[in-house]
Amino acid sequence: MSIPRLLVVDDDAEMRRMMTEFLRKKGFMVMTAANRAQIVSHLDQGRIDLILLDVMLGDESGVEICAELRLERDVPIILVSALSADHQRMQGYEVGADDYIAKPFNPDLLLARVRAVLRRGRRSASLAYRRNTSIYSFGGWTYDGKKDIVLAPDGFQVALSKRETSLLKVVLANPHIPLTREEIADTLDVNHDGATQSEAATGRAIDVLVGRLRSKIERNPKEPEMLRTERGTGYVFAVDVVVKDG
Amino acid sequence: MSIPRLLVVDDDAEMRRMMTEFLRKKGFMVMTAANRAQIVSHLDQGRIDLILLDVMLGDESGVEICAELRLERDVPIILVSALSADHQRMQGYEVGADDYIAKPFNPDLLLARVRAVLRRGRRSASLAYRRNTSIYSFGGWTYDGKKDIVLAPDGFQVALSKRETSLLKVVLANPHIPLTREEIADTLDVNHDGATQSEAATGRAIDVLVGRLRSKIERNPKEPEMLRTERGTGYVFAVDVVVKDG
DNA sequence: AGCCTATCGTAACAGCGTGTAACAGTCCCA
DNA sequence: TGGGACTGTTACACGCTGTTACGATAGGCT
Repeated sequence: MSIPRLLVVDDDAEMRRMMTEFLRKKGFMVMTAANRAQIVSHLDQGRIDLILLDVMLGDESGVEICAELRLERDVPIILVSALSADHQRMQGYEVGADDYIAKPFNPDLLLARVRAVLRRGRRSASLAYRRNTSIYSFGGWTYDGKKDIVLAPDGFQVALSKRETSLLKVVLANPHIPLTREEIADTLDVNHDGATQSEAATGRAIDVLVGRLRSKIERNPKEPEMLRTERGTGYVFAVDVVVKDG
Repeated sequence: MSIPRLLVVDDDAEMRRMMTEFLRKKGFMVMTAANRAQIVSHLDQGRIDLILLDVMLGDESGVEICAELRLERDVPIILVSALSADHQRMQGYEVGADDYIAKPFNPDLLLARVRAVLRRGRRSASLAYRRNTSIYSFGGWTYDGKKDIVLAPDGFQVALSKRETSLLKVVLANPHIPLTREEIADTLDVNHDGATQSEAATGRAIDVLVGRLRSKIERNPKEPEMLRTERGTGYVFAVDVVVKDG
């Protein structure tokens, strides 16, 4: 991949300047836009690898723009906003943003997010970042991404918590691939909780979460057949997954 | 996954030789290249799982080559360089390298990085990740690589630990061939790349491991019929093995 | 044959990674 | 505002793995 091309969108010129300067120093190629028309213009002109989009764009809603862009093109988007309320955050994700960061932000954090999103895009590692309405079948089970429900082989619905569902989505998106706890935690965090702490995946949260999911979807949780432990590494979803796009 | 294929790129022949020798000992298949043309040639000829690319390639810039390779193909790259300044490192990342290591490097560190990148790389599913799904039959016993289980002649399943299973796979792959402890240890480590195992199998780990496996699969562990000791050399799997590809 | 030494087998132990029950904090909703 | 669902933390138990130590043994040597 050559130098990544970023598009910084903000109606505040000073903010544009600061972000641009910082990101250029870090080696990215940075373009700017102040409104919807300029965004479209840039997208038409040439490749853009990632958009950093301010949520408040004058009287336009960045969230709406985000949704529209998503519909038309497959450009990764990081939403930037001064509003850090959870409510706002959620809105961003539902609209299809790949990540969310609150102003004022720590430059290093921004950098980390940018790289993470770019890297993800390159690998198309995870479905979990897009709202997806696909239906997954695995070992008799079904996960319906549209209704967000899980059906056991016998057809009965199993109630998973939000976090358990997220974990399931992550492993469904990466069958047969060993995932470290850190990878899982990062993905889960970005998925749901744009919370600013990307570090400090301190304890055994993932272990416990895995245990809880196992207790609901494994026939014999003591000897997992699907979500297996890869000692010294992490976990693997060791079952074939069939995805039916919805 | 079959044996990973690495491409070592360095214009210094001595450095190529050292790295190649070390990595081959660790069980990788290693090819070498000294310039851009040779890299391309190797990439065209066959599958390459990972490139170890020197940053200073005579008068060419490894960084540039890295960027170009990234554009055209999705080969993981580890940049190797004598320049350890942070600035340089950053450049490497932004250009798309998967990791960066400074010369002179600790061999174990190199190994750890290589394994980490290979493990990560597997998630670009198009590539060579393939489970070993063969079924091995030996002296009435069965090892099912698909389900990763071992069946005794009486049909009952025998529980082997992960390490014991690995050892079994190694000797099954080399029936009637005397294996030294070092060969076994190296192969075991490569098999489970991703785990940053400690190197330099100091002690008698293999002996003990062999003993444990024997206690589970030999009729009379005191007088092994299958996994025999080759005094002064190592161990031999002295039974015919029939492999049925799956 | 008898001795000597390198080599091997393995029990015992220690360290680490993982499973999980119990607890505590948070969020949400009536 | 209280209660229940959800989630992370902690602590303990346990299995896996490598190390160590000691005894057994093979094979060479005199």
